Amino acid sequence: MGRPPCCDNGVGVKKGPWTPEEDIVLVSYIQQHGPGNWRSVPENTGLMRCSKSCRLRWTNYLRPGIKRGNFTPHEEGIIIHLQALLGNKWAAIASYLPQRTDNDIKNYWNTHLKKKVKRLQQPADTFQTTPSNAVTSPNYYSPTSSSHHSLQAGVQPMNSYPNTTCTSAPSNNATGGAVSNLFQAWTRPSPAAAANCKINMMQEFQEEQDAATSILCKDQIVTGDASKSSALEMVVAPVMGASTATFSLLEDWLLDDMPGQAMDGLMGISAGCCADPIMFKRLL
DNA sequence: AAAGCGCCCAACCGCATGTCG
DNA sequence: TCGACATGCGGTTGGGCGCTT
Repeated sequence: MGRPPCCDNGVGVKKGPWTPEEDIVLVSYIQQHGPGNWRSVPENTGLMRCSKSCRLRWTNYLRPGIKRGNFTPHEEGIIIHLQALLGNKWAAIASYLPQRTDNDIKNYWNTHLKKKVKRLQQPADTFQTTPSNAVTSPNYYSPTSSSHHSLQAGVQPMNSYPNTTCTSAPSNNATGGAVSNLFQAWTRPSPAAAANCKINMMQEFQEEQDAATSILCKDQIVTGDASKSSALEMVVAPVMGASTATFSLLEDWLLDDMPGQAMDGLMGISAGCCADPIMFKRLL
């Protein structure tokens, strides 16, 4: 099975970092035609990139709504626990963090969380230095923990870009204002869109406060308990073969305002899952 | 000041999966 | 049903950058 790389026959196909000019060309094209049909993108834009590279650049970097910068403890918690449940199914995990790309999550896991988990999987006596009340202490789940690195310089919070509407501006770099302006033009819009934007900003603010009460699943905002359950089961249940009841507890813990609330319930089901709630909570 | 080292992350590679004729 | 093609996904790489010595 498999097939040769799409760029095998590409003579003169450019590789390496994207330039601001290329970003602008790609964003402009997608503005007009929408994402998809990636094969035609290099052909129609003149970009000397393979279709795969264009798709990746869009999905991992240029796509509107991508949140960059540090991961919140709540996001960390979701990643760690879902990784324990699902394994390295980054796309599935990313569906619970719609503002993060699977690549970002994968990188964050490989560079931060994997070490953290490994460290805590050392023999039990390693934990003896941890205060016995640490697990239950409210301060233990702290945004100011050492693992929570500070915002990178120059990376502004999503909502702080002036004159933008509902998308985050591309965060770093060289691409700078030009692409940002394109996004503004694209997303500056109808009153209805402005209303949606306000909703999104409120949601983002909530997430920043670790109080996310809604999730995005498959590009749709899913609200309400029933939909939450469906969304979670869609990803988790087929993999784990677990009952709805089991995952409703996880769901409470992962998605509700108080990350520790359902922990007692999880204690009772840990044997059926590969994740250990106690150890997991130590991470936080 | 500069060399060495390690970390981070954007991007690439190759395989898996989906779709269509 | 089969093969070709398009897209998705996860593992890996390597350049840039910051920190340490």
